[in-house]
Amino acid sequence: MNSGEQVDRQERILEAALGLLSRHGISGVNMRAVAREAGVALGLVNYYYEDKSSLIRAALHRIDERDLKLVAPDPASAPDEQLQKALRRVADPELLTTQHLSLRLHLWALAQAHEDFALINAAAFERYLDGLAALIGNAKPELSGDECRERAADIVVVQNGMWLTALLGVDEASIHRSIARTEQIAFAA
Amino acid sequence: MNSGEQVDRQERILEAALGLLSRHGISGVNMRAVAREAGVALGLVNYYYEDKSSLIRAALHRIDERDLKLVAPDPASAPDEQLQKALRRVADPELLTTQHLSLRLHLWALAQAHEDFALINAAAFERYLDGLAALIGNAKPELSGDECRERAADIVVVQNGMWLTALLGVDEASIHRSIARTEQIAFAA
DNA sequence: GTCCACCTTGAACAAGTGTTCAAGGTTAAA
DNA sequence: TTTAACCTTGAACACTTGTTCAAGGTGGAC
Repeated sequence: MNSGEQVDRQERILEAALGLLSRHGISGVNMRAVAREAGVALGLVNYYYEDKSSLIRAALHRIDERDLKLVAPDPASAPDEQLQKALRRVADPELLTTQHLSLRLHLWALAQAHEDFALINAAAFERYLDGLAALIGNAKPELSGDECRERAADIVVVQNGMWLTALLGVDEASIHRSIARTEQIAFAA
Repeated sequence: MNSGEQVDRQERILEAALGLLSRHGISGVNMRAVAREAGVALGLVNYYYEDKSSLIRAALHRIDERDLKLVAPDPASAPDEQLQKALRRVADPELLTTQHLSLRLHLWALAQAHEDFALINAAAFERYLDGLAALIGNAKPELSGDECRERAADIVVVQNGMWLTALLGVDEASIHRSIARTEQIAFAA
């Protein structure tokens, strides 16, 4: 344990898996490549992650966490400011990177192919929807819970579209118009 | 050559690859599984498709073709009817099946991971955008070409979101509200 | 120092991968 | 029937994969 770069090899292994997944897809994530990318021996990957599927499950959880932060309540701001920030965060340069979008895409694809990943993904999706609906509810207290969820669902459709389309390289202007559209849905009278 | 089921083994191989891809993702598409699914010998897959990647490229082209048909001009209808039909076709039960959506998703993921697939995909995306813009131009001749493409881009964002979100199992009502949103964008004054 | 629990290594194994190819089958024209 | 072009087969190949495991390292408690 010295330079600070060396520590927490488990974290580096997970990070390596995330990097490989985003760059080369699931077929690029094999134990040897992960070990190489993390700079550790092959056996260590199986030491920290019992299975290959445990490793991928950990990656999935990591991404789901990151996405959930987008709709986390922020006590420092007023309700409608919170909602607006949350909606605009989706186009943050930090999140709209190929790395993150690509990860999301590959994880969606994985969830389509494997039941257990699908369950994790669906649960995270549900929590995201709840978080967004709650933000809407705070910003517009006159709406019923069902109306909030309805708007949240509609917004998520557009947001998912933005994420996906950003990957395909559609122009930035269209992304910003879509952001405006989500705000319109959220704040509609 | 007899029963009609037996013929065109090349087509059956491609169909088998598509089925496997949609159900199990790219890691489920291996030459042996494709051969088994198609009911042919292993060697025949490599006879008709030089490579595994040729096979996948063929699958990609097949799906791109299918999507392009959505915005194909239909001389039998009036321009704005054509546009409306095209926009509503996206939620057709035939297309909104898990099989087709799942295929699209896996192909997007593949395109993210492999440069050559990305090029094919990007070209098809461009053609889809052009097709949609043309339909809009016909229905609303007062719009400039740039305005048409702008609306087409915005619509595609929502459509991609619908496709993706439909896979995650969001409620059907939200899908239909999103369809309405695309019509609103298209026909806005 | 001695211990002990933990971390780290890479060789080894069995199973699966894409691809090749010699062998044989089928079809229709000559 | 002979011929030739095409189709179809599955064994065999070299290579990659996930997983296991004996061996050794490390750091702190005693």
